[in-house]
Amino acid sequence: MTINDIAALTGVAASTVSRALSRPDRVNRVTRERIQAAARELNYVPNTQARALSSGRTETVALLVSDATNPFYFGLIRGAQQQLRAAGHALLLIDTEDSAELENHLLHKVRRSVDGVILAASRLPEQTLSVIAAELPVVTVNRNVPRVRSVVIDSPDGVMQAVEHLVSLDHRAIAYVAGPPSSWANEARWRAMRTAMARHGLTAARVGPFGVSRSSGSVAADALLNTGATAGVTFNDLLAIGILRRLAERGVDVPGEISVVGCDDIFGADFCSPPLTTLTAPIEQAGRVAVSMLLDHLEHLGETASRQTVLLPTHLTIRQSSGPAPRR
Amino acid sequence: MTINDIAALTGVAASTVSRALSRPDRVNRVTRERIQAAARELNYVPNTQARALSSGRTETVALLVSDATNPFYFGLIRGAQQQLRAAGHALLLIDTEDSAELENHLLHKVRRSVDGVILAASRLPEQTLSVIAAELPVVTVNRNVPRVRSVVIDSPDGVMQAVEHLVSLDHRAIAYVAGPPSSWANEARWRAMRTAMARHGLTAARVGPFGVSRSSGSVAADALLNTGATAGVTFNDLLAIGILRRLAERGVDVPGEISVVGCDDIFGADFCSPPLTTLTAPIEQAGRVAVSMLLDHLEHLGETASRQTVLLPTHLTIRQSSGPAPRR
DNA sequence: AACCGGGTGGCAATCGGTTGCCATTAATTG
DNA sequence: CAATTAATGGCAACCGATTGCCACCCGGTT
Repeated sequence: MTINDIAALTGVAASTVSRALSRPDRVNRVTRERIQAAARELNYVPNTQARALSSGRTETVALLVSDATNPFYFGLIRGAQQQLRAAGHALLLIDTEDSAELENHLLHKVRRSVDGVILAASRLPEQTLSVIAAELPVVTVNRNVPRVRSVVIDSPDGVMQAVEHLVSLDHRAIAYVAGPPSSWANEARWRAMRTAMARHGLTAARVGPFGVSRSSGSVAADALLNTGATAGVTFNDLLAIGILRRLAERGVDVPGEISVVGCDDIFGADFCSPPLTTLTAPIEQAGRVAVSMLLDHLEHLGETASRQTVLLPTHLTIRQSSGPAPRR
Repeated sequence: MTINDIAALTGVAASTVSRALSRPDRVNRVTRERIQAAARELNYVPNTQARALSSGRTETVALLVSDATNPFYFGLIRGAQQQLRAAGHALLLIDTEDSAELENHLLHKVRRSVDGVILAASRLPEQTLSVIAAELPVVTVNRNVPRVRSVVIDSPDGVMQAVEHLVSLDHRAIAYVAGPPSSWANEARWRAMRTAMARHGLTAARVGPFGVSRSSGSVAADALLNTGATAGVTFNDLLAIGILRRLAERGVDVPGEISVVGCDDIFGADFCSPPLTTLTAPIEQAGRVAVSMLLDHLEHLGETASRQTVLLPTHLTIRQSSGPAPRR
């Protein structure tokens, strides 16, 4: 079922069919309706590749995540997917396996097959990212690079809330459990933490970096205990959940002996044991907003962008993994 | 950077470049190497759309899931993604939002843009599915339809293991907490449950259907208690986790007063409270196998399939949500 | 009557590859 | 040495749309 079949059937040229379908005002009403009726009847679906080839638009957006198993991305994927569907676009999901080279490689590979890309937690150096953004519409998530539009979840602000929370519970020795060094968010959180601590005349300890998986949680837990801190703020929930598990294994009471605060509020944070105090991030919304920004950008390619960066607020959700500092 | 640029640069025809790159044995070694070198140097990436248009192959596979938020699918997506990457193919992720019409519609829409599709938990009637499978390479997951190849996770067998487990702990009144009626797996599990129970001269109760979300767990928990059963086997872990939560809320001791067994062993099943006894399903493997079958099928399109269905074994993972039946 | 301009629709080039067919050349064989 | 065959590379048609350009028709002006 091609545009030619419809053309033959309705006795017009293929070009007219094309116009009737994609630029309805360019063709006479009766002709148009006849064509549209035929198209509907034959259940015509335009060939995406052919259209892409001539028009350059693929109606597809790639979402690059560093690791598809990380529950953080679940929400992001979901949000992006929703918004894309609403706009009639397709979602190409790409897992960069946490490697900058692979990310770069795959990006090059799909460059021509998508209208734009959303980079969630890109591991690419700022330089490379700028170059790519110049030749392909890009929106980053949780990564801020000059001249690249982005949606960032304001976890630094959340980290401050977390510090206030812990300090108010008389914690004085608080450690940051760091994630991957290549993560922009990781550094942002650490900076926020130091700033917040400094306000109270305190100094944050730091352990890590650790991988973001539950298994790294064991190592992280032990390292955290070694700092002598009475509370730990972790890079993300996955790590926090791993830590909780290890602490339980070692018989360390949470929050009796040590408090743990996570980040992101992923699936599971509310039903692990004890339920995790964490920074609730509007992840799904981030996915939706990222897509909106990208599509918006695509529609007004020439124009200067209205907003380059959207900052989404977070808030601390207090559950049972944080409590008063132990009395020594 | 097109094939023509390379042709011009190396002084051969475009067709030769094309061959040098995709059918290396059709061109002389020295010519080929010259072309390949030029391609590498210019960082040439073939245009997917153009290639698809003429060859019909898109090197893209669609994965349809009924709900991208369901953690069950994340393993599947991950597995599929891995295997596809290895084969140099791309993954188009499609969320059918649990609607058969939408599933059918989207399927038609992408039909021409992909080499094949993997249907995870299809809601389509058997009839429709057959039709689609006839015009497009299809592999289903957890769904068995004649003449459509599939990978199914043998949870029925697992359910039997679960029943044995519970019966050995002196449970006599066991209920099945059902999922969506449109789910093939749901019915398969229920049948297995009845059979297994019958072997011991027992009859299984059944409650439901319930939606597969944690919130449906509350309703399900109450319904489960009403049956007077001392143990419940649930359609999936999401539901089970919701039930555990509700039971905790109501002060019902698990497994003291009632045992709960889930299905799938999704992310979170091991750290909820109490950790969930569940049927561990090789989800990621299912994703990989589904892709392998599909790609294999694509390579030997004309030939008759070797295996139409792959059955993956499951096993019961006993954690703390199941225990001896309460003495009455 | 000659002219003008907007509304329609066709022609043909184009996007970037793929592939069947054929011509040329080189190698093998009787 | 002639003849058959295999290897190699070019030509051109095609895949299915999109789009710039032009021709035509028609009503309205002057």
